[in-house]
Amino acid sequence: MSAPTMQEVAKRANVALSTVSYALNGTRPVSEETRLRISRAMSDLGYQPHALARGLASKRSHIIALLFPALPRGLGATELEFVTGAAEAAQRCGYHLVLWPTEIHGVSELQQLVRQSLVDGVLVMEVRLSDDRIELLRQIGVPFSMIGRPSDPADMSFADIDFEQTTRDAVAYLVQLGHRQIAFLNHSEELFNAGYGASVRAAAGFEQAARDAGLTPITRFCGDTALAGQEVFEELIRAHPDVTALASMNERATVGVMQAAATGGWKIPDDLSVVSLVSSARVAEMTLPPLTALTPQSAELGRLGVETLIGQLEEDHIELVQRLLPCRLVIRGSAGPSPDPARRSPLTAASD
Amino acid sequence: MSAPTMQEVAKRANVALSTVSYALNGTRPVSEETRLRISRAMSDLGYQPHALARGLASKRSHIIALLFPALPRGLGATELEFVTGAAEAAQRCGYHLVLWPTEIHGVSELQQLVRQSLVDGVLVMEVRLSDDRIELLRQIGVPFSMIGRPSDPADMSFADIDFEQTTRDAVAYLVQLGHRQIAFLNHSEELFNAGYGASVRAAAGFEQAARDAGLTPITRFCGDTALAGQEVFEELIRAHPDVTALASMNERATVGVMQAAATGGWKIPDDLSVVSLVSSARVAEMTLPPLTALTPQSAELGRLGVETLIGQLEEDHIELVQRLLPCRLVIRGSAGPSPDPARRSPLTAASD
DNA sequence: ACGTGCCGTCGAAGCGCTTCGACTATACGT
DNA sequence: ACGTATAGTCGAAGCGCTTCGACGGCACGT
Repeated sequence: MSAPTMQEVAKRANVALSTVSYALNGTRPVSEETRLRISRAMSDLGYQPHALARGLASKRSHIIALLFPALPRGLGATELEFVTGAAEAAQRCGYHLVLWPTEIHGVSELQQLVRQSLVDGVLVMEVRLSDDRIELLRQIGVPFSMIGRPSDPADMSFADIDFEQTTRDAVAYLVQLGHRQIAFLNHSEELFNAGYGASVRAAAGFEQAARDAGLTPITRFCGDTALAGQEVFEELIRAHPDVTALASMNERATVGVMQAAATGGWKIPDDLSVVSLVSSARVAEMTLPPLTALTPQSAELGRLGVETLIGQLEEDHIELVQRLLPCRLVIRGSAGPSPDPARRSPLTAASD
Repeated sequence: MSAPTMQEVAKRANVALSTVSYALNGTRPVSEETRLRISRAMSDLGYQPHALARGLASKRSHIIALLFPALPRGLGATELEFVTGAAEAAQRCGYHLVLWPTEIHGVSELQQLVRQSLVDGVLVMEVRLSDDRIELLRQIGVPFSMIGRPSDPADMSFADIDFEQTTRDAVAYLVQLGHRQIAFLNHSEELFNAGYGASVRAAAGFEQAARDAGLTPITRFCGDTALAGQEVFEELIRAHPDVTALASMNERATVGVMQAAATGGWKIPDDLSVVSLVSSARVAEMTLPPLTALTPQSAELGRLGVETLIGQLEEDHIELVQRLLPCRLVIRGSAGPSPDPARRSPLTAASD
């Protein structure tokens, strides 16, 4: 009734326990004939190696941990895709993926986790520019890789979205549509200051791209709510009435902008173009009009993270993998040719 | 440098290896004094028990698996919350949660995974009315619990959304606003026929609730896309011009409905009320106007699922836990008093 | 005084696997 | 003929823990 052991397989195949192990792992040569006997015995018994025992003896559990931040307002469709992609990749590689919710600064929990020697390595999500967890992992010497990266990822492996490229692409697209006054809508200043990579890198990318295109960058921080989006947008248009396009990193705020624009009598994209940065299809398709967006390859990122980590675990010559994945531009309905801002009807302030 | 073992702790505390174990697990009485010596030794060395060794010896790995469907179009914010809730609950209970992406019918993979005796139990997500995985788990005799439930969950533990109640609440709310012609927008007929519990139970709940309220239920299947939503909506209004309210199970389609309504010149909620069923805040806040919705307590559901499972693992008298959680009505802007359908301007068909 | 408990502790036997050293048999060069 | 590799196999020693049986005390009852 209980699961068959390697011993039973050995007996049934008339070989020593160790020979079964060699046949299973290819650790030492085994003759074709006995290999056959063994594998027949295994399938007769429906044998599956006992993961814990294997792990204990070999010191490789074939389990990796996915560290993900516990309760940011943040986790959305993009993150789900990471996780799914990572889980599938792990499974394909014969690994198990355990989910480990941690606060960014929850270093002691991390330490506990790692010390249990349950996991061979760790995949860290949502890495901040300066991230305690990374420091700790290096110190302990646990193999790890990241989705995202700290400010100086010198000798560490990571896979991340190419935020610089993404903003550059957005600006290029808008410029090509004739826009000359483009505003950038970021997350909140708090997140930016907390060293949230997406926020910081995209901002820098935008500044650079705008300058390179000969434009004056206009940027705004904004809380991650529709309401904040409305308010910031109204302030923005008041301060820069000639803005014709918006590149936004902040999905929730984007919705607010669109609401404010609609309430104020503006049509998108006729009166204002909006491009949503690092935005999943799931979200981009929900608005009216649907958002032209730069969509991250999230599942791919998760996959890469896992494969990089497992590579580190299995190869002996550890090679550094640092990959930046661009987002893909998906054109929907929210961006169009630049209007003449002068001809545009004034935004009628929304009354509460 | 490598992690300290129980043996080293024992030596340092001048006791036998087994005594340390007893002190750690409370398996047998240990005098206050030695307990102290031991715990000091442990913290001196920074000892953490080795999870694999513990699991191998005790036959309880303290790992549970979360089975989640690999690639339905479906996984959204709600599912992410499940997962997060489950992961946190597991952690709080001292368990690890491993993610197992599996196809609903991928029974052989499941078997392989379980046979590895890596996990003490399994939490199954997205259970279908008739679900191969459940059958298998019962057969093998692995402890499991479910988020969702099959058609006859007789003696199995589960936590699920109370779809019947949810639709009843939606109908009651709309009726109270004066609506008498209420349509129900379901997922696709394929999903319904595949025994997707949410779809089947909500449909039944709606029929019942409508009849109980003295209304004639009007229902439509609809693909999970905005486009399908538009088309179904236009057909619906043509067939039932007096419909004034819509209760929708299908978020993507809901967006399509709102787009079609807007394009056709209808205002929501003035010309049409929309209530979104089993819809996360994340999504409901994205539309214009934001959706009045019945929001599932997803994290709670995940937590319950995990706790139920762990209860089964740790108690000796196994008690059956079957919980139905109602959704909570969150009033936003998409539902209002019933208009007079006769006074409503005709829907101008959208041209492509 | 002497059993009879129970408390607190110890040593040893596993849990199911990997891996090391050793051994046999065959194949090779010289 | 001899050493010497190499393929193929075996037995045994762990990996770090739990758990069982045993045993020396000390407090009881009588």
